[in-house]
Amino acid sequence: MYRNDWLKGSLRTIILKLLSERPRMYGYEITRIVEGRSGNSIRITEGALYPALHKLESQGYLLSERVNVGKRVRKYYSLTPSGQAEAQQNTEEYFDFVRTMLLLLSNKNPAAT
Amino acid sequence: MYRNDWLKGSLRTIILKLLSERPRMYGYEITRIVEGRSGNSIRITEGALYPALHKLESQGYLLSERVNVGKRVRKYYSLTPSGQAEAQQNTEEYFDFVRTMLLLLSNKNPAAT
DNA sequence: TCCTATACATAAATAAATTATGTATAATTG
DNA sequence: CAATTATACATAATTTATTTATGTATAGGA
Repeated sequence: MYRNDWLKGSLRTIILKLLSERPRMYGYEITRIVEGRSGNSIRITEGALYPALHKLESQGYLLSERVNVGKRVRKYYSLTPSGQAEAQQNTEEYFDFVRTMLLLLSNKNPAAT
Repeated sequence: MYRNDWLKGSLRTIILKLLSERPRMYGYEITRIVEGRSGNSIRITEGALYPALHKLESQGYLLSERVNVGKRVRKYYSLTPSGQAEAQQNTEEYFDFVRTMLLLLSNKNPAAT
């Protein structure tokens, strides 16, 4: 688990990217996938996840559908066309940001400013 | 310029890493270096920078020294031994975090969870 | 002379997270 | 079979790092 707050601001990016890989996902599923792929080093809290999903939906990037599973209800989310475009652009931009950060933090030669 | 909030939480990391490369730096200098190395894509605002520096100092990671330059005053910061250890560990952990994020966001095969 | 750059600082507002709490069903384990 | 853990949603209160705005002051260039 990363103590630090590096994850802040990237939850939106994670949600959009994961949804771009599959036709639909539900909240709890997202937390499982993230934990799995990150080897438990990234854990999304519910208090962050659900408001983030609601916001993306209210902004028109996601749409939701309630599905009964036994006596429980799952809320599946999928990307709208606008969400698909945003997901793709956002992911690319994130990679670009990471490249920049690595450049910034990898400089071994201070003389090069 | 990255609109998004990916930078949130990494200002501390940036400060510690840059200071680990040089014996000392002052605040304004840090903003210049970051802009330079990032090709103007990362810009640190003063309202974030100075409180961050003060906090790191209050936590014992930095120490400061005021230096007169003409009639103006620069406040140079340097890493304490504890700050050096923290800088090194923090930077390594950040790289690890980035690796994890890239893994998480690079998956092309949803079946692999 | 005026604008921009340098150089610090802080206060108010914003926004995204954490923490805590709540509800309820399903499955597992002792 | 009882108790715990997992599944599955949600929201309210709090925290905290940021942005935005404001302030002060010197230096340099157009």
